[in-house]
Amino acid sequence: MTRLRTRTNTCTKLDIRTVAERADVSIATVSRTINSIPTVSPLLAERVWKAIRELDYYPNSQARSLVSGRSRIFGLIVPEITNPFFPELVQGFEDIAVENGYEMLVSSTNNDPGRMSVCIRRMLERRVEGVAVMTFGVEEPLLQQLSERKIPLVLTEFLLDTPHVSTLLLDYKMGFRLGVEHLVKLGHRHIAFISGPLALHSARTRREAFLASLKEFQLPIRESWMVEGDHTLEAGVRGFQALADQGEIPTAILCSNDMTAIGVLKAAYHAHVRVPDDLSVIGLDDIRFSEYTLPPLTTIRLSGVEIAQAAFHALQAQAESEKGKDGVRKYPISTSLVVRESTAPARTINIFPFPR
Amino acid sequence: MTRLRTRTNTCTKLDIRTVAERADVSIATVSRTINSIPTVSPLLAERVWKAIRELDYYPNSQARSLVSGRSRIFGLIVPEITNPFFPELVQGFEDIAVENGYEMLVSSTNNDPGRMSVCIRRMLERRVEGVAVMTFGVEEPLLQQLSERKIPLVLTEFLLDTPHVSTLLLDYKMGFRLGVEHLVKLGHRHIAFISGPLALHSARTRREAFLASLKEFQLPIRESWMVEGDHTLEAGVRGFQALADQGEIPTAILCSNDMTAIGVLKAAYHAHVRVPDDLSVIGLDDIRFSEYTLPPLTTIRLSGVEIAQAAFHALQAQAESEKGKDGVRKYPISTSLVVRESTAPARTINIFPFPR
DNA sequence: CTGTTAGCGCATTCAC
DNA sequence: GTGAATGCGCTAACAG
Repeated sequence: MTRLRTRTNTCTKLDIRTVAERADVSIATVSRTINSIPTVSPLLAERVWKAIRELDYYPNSQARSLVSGRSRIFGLIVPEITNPFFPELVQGFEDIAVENGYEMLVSSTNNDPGRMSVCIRRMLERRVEGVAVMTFGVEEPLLQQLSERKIPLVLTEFLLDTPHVSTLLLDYKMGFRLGVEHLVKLGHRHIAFISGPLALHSARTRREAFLASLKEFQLPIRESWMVEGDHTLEAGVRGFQALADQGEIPTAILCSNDMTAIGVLKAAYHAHVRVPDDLSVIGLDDIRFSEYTLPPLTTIRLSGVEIAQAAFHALQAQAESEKGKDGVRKYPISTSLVVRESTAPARTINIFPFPR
Repeated sequence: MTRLRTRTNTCTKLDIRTVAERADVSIATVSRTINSIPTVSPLLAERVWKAIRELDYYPNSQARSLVSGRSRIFGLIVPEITNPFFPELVQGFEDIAVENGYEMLVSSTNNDPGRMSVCIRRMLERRVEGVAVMTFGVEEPLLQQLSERKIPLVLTEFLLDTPHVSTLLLDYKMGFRLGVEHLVKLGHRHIAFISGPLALHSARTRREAFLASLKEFQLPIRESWMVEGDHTLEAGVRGFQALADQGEIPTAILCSNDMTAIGVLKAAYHAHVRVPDDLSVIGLDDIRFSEYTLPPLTTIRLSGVEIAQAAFHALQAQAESEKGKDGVRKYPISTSLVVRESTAPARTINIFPFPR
């Protein structure tokens, strides 16, 4: 490295002044160069970049934020990063944020209001310029704190109808419609549903979208086939058992998310119920693993990356909008059906045993 | 909320001065109160806290960082957050960091040096006080940038023998010893190994730990049973097939990580090789899913949370150590064996067919 | 086009 | 114990 020779051997701290001295310009010129202000003459700019390279200088983002009033940080709040749907979303958000010169501050709440509260404090202290709240069932009052301070927000599903709040419209309706239609075409008429925790707004929305599809295809709605879970694999296991305990049996089970569906797969296997021969199963999310379950899971796809990108764009539009319009918008997020091997034609007469 | 009434209705910006005015003290006193400096009188402190509460004030962490020279941010670099081993680690790190008043800056590199490079720039610009590099096979030269600036580092496995670098000692030796011993006790003598990409240091280390155990138990080492994978599920599938293509067959397969093992489970299923009756399989990591595979996976457990906590403590020890000792240490991370249902006694004579 | 200057919000000397 | 003053590293006015 030539750097070791060229760098001033005094171990003095490395700031914009050091660069200015070395390039023999003012600190303003260094600042302008770094920020690509076009009025800097190419000659000086080159000298500055050279000095920056030789010194291996990196501007202090805290100082920049402080004076510019812009932190260039977006917060991302997810319910739990250990839920396999979210890592992809987080990764997608990081990618697009960094690509656009923003930093990402992730935080997971585990659906615990207490954690949500400290989470919001962190966002506030770091002066984020916007927050994407992906926690499908959020505590509104806490969000008020953000909203009151005019911090751009982007939410999924329901909309806090306040300024500075954009919304991602996840098209569950379409998703479930595709799922139910797929089953109907396979001859299924008895479809059960394992929901998420109905305390969560998103879980209710999914459930309703399912019911709407049932109606659309004029299928029977039976309360006892609507079982409540909690979006975990275990819930799928329990849900299957609850269904198996009943007398009359559905030929297909639709689940509120993939983890639940995978639980159903597991429980069915142990009960010697063959999927898809005896029972069709559909999930929602399309997490990576769904491709590799036995059998591979047919599922309603919701792209974490797509959500992340829409969320980022929503935030950016608000953060960088000129005064006048606030950049608030609604962003439709599409769903699609991924047909794999957990669905098959319904048996004409549903008399298979459901041993426990 | 009484806040709306009590807050001065001017929409002026909310800073330490606002609080000082309202509490009728100097900004120095506010600062001291916030930082719990003991010399402030209880009376004033109470007034200050009251004002803070009423105004709903949060100190600007960028300003604090700038003046104090301490960002209270630790970086966390992981290879890919979509690898199911890491979300748990990230969550663990976030938990302990926040608990101790630090912020976490996560970033994933996808094992791409280019990304690693921007990743390091981000850490430098945000002036992190330390970086945990969990990317099992890291590019040393890039880390030099951190090391040169005396930024505390904590690495896994191999040690950059420079100052300011702590090391997590993952006890693969013990882990594989337990795994092999378990198989030996079940009567296995023909054990294959599917490694990670041998370009990665960690993959080599695991492979060597496996070989050492083989030697210890005086089991035959056969080159053709050491197949190279890449730590993905697909690698497990391919690895199984590579093994199946050979004439003589192992009775057990040990894998460099759980994803690989799960791939083996899948491939075996499709090849009508029964696990564990015909073939025993062991993984490494103990990701959540391993508990739910068919059959549930016996695996060598490596706790992401434990690693995260050790990494945090290493960083904290360095960041907060008094001048003199630099707080550098080595932290042993234990492994253990989780016996589930993918391992069983070896067939006395290994003649089962290995159809493709 | 470039340099000088004045803060950004806060912690931390110093006097009192 | 408390307050006034200084400056952290940088950007944005403003002059030139």
